[in-house]
Amino acid sequence: MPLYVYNTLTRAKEQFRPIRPGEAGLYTCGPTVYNFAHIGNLRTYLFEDILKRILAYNGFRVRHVMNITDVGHLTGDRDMGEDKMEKGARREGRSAWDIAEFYTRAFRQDIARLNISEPDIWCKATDSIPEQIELIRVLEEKGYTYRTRDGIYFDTAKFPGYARLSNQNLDALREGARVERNPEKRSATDFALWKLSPPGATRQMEWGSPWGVGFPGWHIECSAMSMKFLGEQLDIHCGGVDHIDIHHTNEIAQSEAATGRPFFNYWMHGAFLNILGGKKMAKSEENFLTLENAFVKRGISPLVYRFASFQTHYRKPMEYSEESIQAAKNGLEHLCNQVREVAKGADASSGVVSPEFREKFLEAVNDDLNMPRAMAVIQEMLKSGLAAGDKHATVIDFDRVLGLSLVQAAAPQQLPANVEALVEARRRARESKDWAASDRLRDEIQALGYTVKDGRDGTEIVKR
RNA sequence: GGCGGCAUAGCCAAGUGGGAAGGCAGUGGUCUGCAAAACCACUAUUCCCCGGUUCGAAUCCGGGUGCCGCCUCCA
Repeated sequence: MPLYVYNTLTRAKEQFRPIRPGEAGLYTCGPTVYNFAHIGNLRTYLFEDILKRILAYNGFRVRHVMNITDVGHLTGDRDMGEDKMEKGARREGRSAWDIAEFYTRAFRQDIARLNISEPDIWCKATDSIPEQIELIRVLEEKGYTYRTRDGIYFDTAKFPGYARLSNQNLDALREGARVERNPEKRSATDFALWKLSPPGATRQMEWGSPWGVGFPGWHIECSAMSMKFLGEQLDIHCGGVDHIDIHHTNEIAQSEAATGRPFFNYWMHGAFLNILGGKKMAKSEENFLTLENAFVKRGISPLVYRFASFQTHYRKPMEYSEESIQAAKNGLEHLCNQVREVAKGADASSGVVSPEFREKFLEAVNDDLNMPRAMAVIQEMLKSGLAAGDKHATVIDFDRVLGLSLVQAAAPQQLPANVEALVEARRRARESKDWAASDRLRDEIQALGYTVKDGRDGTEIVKR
């Protein structure tokens, strides 16, 4: 069954056809490591992880590259020489390099907690400075650049079809620009390829170049590194919707101008997470929630957030609220319980994946990653007349896409000695019909994070 | 001002011409000493509003209203 994805470039769902049959080159814009990722940022990485898993589920061999932006990223055109990394360093009294290292580690911990699989290649912008310089040099040679006092700029007027991805009307855009223009820029859409260090000042991060000491503009790193690590295999490029108009538009312009060939074939963008009356989550707003403070610290599994993200299609804004997280928490717990139930059957290990439901599941996920529909298929399957063992095998197969560690959820657990003792004491209390003691012991066991289930076949204890 | 997106039950949310998925919450039942969990059943005559096309519209067309994003660093 073919895989269809929505391509921002054509504004339509298209069948995914990779450059090399059976393989898929994937480049996803990574974090700027000057602060913790918030859960809105993480929604995009969850979407990309699902895409990657679906590609693999369809049999494609995926090569995934993610960059770490550890330099540049100017806070504004007039903020000469000031960028997020150096600003973060000043804020925390550490070197820019330490900041990058620290937040890179924090980011990797976040995605690990969300069961987001690591890219095959992590690449730091600062590890590919020569390639970025080379790309700028080529652009200069071909006449796409010009120099101002503060750097080397890309002349967007020289690149026909500049607005192809964003579909913007450039004339109108110019009129409506809210920000004071850099007077040396020929056009509002022109962007820096190389920024020169301010005269007399020494930055923590700066490099020599044919144009003087400085640092790369933000956009050039993704162009340079995607080509460096993906080679010819420029299949899919992902990011958040906010990158359509500027970052990705600029990547396409500079890359295609330099090579004279099409850059990526498919561009996919994840929608925002909204919070507090439908507003997007942003580092500058009051609504900055991290995985740590919204989940881990409150004893809620980060996988609850992963599960929650499946309830909304990736191209639609997702509502975040306490209620939605509670719903996801209950929903995930229920799913784990369901999986545990079907794993119980004697034929659990000999079950086979249901071709019928696999087909339905594939149909959902291959329709532009329709996870809400895929989740409905799972419920339909679990409630069908399939044998328990087959249900188990099928849901575990689906978990290759879901990434909810359902095998572990269903695995039998060894109870700690203290819990075991309480269970035994309760068993004796129940034998002598001492319900008060039984109930008290049940409360104690549950307080330790276990669910107590009394059924026809005795008592069962399950970790929550 | 330009460009783009969204509006479906108490909440979250699929569905883009002919049966209103699914989850959470809720209600009833089975099980249980009682619960919980699990399981079964029920829960939108109707899809923001108005008009049109059609035998038939949540879905197409026109108009309106509301919300959001990007155009400034941003997932």
